[in-house]
Amino acid sequence: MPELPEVETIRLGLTKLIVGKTIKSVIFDWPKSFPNNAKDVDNFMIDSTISGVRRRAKVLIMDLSTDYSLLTHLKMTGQLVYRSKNLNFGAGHPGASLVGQLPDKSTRITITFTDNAKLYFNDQRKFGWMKLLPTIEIDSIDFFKKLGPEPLSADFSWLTLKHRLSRRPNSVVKAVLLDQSVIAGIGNIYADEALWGAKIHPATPAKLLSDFKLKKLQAEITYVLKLSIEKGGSSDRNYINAEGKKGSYLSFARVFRREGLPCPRCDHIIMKTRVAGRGTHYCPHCQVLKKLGSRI
DNA sequence: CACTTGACCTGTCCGC
DNA sequence: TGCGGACAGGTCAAGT
Repeated sequence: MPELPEVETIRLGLTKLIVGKTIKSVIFDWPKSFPNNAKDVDNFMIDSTISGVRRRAKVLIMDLSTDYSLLTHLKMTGQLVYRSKNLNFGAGHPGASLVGQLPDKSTRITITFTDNAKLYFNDQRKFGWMKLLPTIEIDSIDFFKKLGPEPLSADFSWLTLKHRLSRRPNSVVKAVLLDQSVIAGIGNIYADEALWGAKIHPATPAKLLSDFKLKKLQAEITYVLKLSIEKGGSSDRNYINAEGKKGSYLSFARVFRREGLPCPRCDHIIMKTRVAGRGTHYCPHCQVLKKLGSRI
């Protein structure tokens, strides 16, 4: 599920909803979703106040007043949904969000605040996780140490992109964009969207990209990520924001999930294939695969 | 070493 | 209606 824009949308929502709230209790029962034990929770979560909500790559970081932080990776189907004390309407109610009454069968963790508002971590496929660890240690855990730069940071230029892609010159460009150690935060949706925007075939070896194409690609990465944040992210299946609402980016998508439809640029039919082990959407007319020995 | 493929899970959709 | 298989937005470990 969530890539950079979806996690950022949740971050923006949670910043308004839970910063300043104090945790009263935590319920969790699936160790892979939350490996910490009850003692950690008692010592570092209960009675702590949420001091801020940050994001790095696709990970959401809730900082606590105990100098511990609660990290969340939503992987494919994770959701973080907030409910105030009086807003837990079931489906069908005028105030209902897209998930009904919570908790439900995919709820892995429930955090209750002192005002009886709740934050639910739902995750159908159980790939996602929450972890509690000292704030000061975040940057030294393996996952964070390996991460590449944030594509929306002010100093992420096309030269940065060129430099990062040169770490995996022989891989196809889509695989490299999905590699979080090269660039942090891009996933399957925005890789396809940015490659379409730059008119690059997803299976092009990274080293064949000209400086002209790299400039285009960097501009397109920035464009699709920013546009998606503006639209509240992409709701392909499971994604909802902290208030339980869908994002609308997919109504603006040019190729993702549009196989069989005309390319908005040239009217040729958009194809879906498999590149780097992932479902991949592209226009065979304006994203032409160049062979080794040529530069595009 | 660089790169690709399967595994982790559950749910849904599609063809027979 | 039931059943098997493919597929789903991410990341590792284990392969080649």
